[in-house]
Amino acid sequence: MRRFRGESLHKVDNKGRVSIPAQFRRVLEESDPDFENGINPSCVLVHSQKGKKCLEGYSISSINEVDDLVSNLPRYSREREILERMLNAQSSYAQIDDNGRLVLSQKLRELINVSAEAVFIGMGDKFQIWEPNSYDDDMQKIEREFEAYDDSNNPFNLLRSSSILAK
Amino acid sequence: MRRFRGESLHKVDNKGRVSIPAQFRRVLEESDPDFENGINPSCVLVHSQKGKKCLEGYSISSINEVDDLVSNLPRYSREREILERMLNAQSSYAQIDDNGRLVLSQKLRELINVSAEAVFIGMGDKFQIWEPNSYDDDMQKIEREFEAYDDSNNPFNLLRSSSILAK
DNA sequence: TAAAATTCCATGCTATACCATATTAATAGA
DNA sequence: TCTATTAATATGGTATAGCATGGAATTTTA
Repeated sequence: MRRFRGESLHKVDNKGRVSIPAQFRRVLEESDPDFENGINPSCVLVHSQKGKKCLEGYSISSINEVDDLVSNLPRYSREREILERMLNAQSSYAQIDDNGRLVLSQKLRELINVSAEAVFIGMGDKFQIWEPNSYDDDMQKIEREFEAYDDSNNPFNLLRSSSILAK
Repeated sequence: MRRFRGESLHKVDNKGRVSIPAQFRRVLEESDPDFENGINPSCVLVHSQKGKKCLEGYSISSINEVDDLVSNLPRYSREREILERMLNAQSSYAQIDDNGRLVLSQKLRELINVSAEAVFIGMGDKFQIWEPNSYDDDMQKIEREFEAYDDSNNPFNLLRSSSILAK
């Protein structure tokens, strides 16, 4: 599976149109069955996380993965209702146009405080969209947090293959 | 399967007519076999839930799924009788008109306290219709509830694929 | 036959489809 | 290897179709 990688800056016009990095498009194309039928691929933008001023973009296959997990929870259970609200109510489809762009509605732009520019951040099976300065702040925050770890509890320790089996 | 996503606000006129968000219509069209024969798609509006001041709209395919679950319960069992009452007696078909609207009867509007406006909330394979202020209250309630979870029992934990196998 | 419900028509507005272009990246050929 | 040619991006502008909504006409029903 191809992954979303890297950072890239793009202009946002006054209609909210913004180009998706070409590499990200490759990932979206790969995971949207529509694309094989000559239809432009789509993604799902989630804006639930309050306090976090970014949008999260999911490819069709990765959002399906998440949704399937939710759908397997008992219908009408409280947990499922909460997750539907956080994930489905706070999200929208966005189809890529013929020029490789998507449209961020006024509402979405306000949520993440974006006007003329936005950065796209690769996050593996999803990506994020930030207002450039907000992203810098967030990145610094993460770097400081990372440096504060000592060797014994460094997050990279979790990456030893055995630690997965140990769960 | 396309899902109901996002929130959107619509006017309700004094005849109870209200536009369904265009994206929701796409979902309904996809799941109603009638649509292929040029007939406007329908949905099923359920208004049973006690205490919950909203309507729940199901696509034809998702209401079938729910009905099948009920049909699998033993005939004449008390539970089945109760569910038939909650889901079938307390519900109605609503066909979308040529302008993309449906009509909320006086009775339905009173049930959810709707007059001039209503919000449509995407919930995956169903959607909800709320009076705007009631929805805000409900959403706040859910957010507070969500924040009250600690890391160990956060609903998002249920989304790790392993957690399903563990059940 | 009056009231209610449904269908039909009209319109401002917005999202999106379409077209154009400058810039960069990829490719091929000498 | 350098350059000519092509292709693919990123971005802006404009036209158009579809959407949300209001009102009138027609049918239904009580």
